[in-house]
Amino acid sequence: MLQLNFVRENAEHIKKKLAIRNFQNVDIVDELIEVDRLRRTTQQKRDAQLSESKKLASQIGQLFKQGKQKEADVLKAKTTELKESNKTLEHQLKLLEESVKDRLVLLPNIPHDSVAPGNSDEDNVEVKAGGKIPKLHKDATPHWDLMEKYQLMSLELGTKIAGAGFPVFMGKGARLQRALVAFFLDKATEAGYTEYIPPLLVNETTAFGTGQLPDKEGQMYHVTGDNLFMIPTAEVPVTNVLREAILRQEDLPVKMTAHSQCFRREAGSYGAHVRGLNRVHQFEKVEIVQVTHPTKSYEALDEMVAHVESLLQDLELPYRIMRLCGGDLGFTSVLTYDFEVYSAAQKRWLEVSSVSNFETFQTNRMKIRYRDDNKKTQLTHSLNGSALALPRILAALLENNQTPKGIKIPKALQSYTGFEMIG
RNA sequence: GGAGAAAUGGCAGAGUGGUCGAAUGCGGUAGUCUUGAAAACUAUUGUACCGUGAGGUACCGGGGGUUCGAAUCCCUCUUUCUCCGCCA
Repeated sequence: MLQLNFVRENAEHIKKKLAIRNFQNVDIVDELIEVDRLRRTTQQKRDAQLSESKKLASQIGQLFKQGKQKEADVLKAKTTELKESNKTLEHQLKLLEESVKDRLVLLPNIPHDSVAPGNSDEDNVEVKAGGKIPKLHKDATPHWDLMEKYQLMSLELGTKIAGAGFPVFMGKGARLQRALVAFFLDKATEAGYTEYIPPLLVNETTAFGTGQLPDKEGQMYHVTGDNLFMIPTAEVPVTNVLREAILRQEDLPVKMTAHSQCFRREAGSYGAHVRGLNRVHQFEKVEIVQVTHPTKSYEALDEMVAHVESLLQDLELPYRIMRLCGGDLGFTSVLTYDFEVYSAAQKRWLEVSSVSNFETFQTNRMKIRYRDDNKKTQLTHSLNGSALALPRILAALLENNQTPKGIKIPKALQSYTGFEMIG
């Protein structure tokens, strides 16, 4: 959520910047400013009138004490009139406040200056690439075949138990996942992130805080009986750990990490590109989150990008880093780098991580603040990134490391898996 | 799930329906004293909205109500604690 003051003072700039996202509904900005103007004048009226009522009430109190019943009754009659109009003003103000918020919530974040215009992922800009694309033997197959061949995972079983898109892992497939999770968590901890195990179901306030509500309601599983949402990423509960907090400057940056199952409805995405592990409803991910001083958030972003990059290097996977264009940028993000890994049998780049700076967009919703040198509260910046999401990493590992004799496990993982080969 | 008790500022803990945004203690900050520290003393110490400012307004778990006036009375929801039941 953008800061109201900022919108008020930078309306034209905002409209221009939102065009980079192809955001159509720019009239909201003008509406917002108008509704806010009304809200402020209404508050002024309300405050003045309440102030009047309060004064009268305390005068009445004095008169009663002095036993001046009649004079008190005169004033009483006066306040009764005021009361009615107070109620109306109060009601109007409430409506206007809601109206401001309803509009504010519809505005996406302002893209960073480095974000290029564009419509889709085809306009994303490659900023870096690394690793070697492997040459596969002639009988090489995609991961879904490999998983079946070596009995690592079953989609049929998942369908029987839950439905399409809920994979069941077993044997070395399950072990490999556990190894990856442990490896990623160890790396994050080494990098200074504190590990959390958060709830996997969250309430509406929490889902609103990170921006899943109202924008992406349809993407989350909703447990209607208790009105809870299953988390699409650990970012949601972990960032909300700090909701309403006023941090000390010396405690910044706050660095948190968590492994969790992630649940996504993925409504409307079907087809050849979602085969196997490319897109599933439940998957595991290790997330890193930072809450920083506003002047330090881009430093933190670079640090997080470097962290994710080092993971891919450790896993010896060919990768490229993409700066998302305006059209592909998430609703809440100012600047996002996507990491893609080359999955050699599918001959496709798969997105395995997304690292974003939200600046104050989330922290404004969650009121995550710090106290500055003048002891004034200021909003912090928040960032997060996947480090990493497992299914596609698994897909690429299996495909890229397959040999006629079996699948080789990268060195960095061997102490976690306890085996060097699946075969 | 059943019965009871409670919810006040960073924490602890007062609070009679009428200057209560709220006593007091601890903690925090600044200062005095000290070579330094501790102790002691003094002052200060919530958040947000509106206003150029003076200042105004809201907030004592959430929502609603009674009243000229509510932290204080009523209704309701939520949470926590204790006891019972169930259970990994």
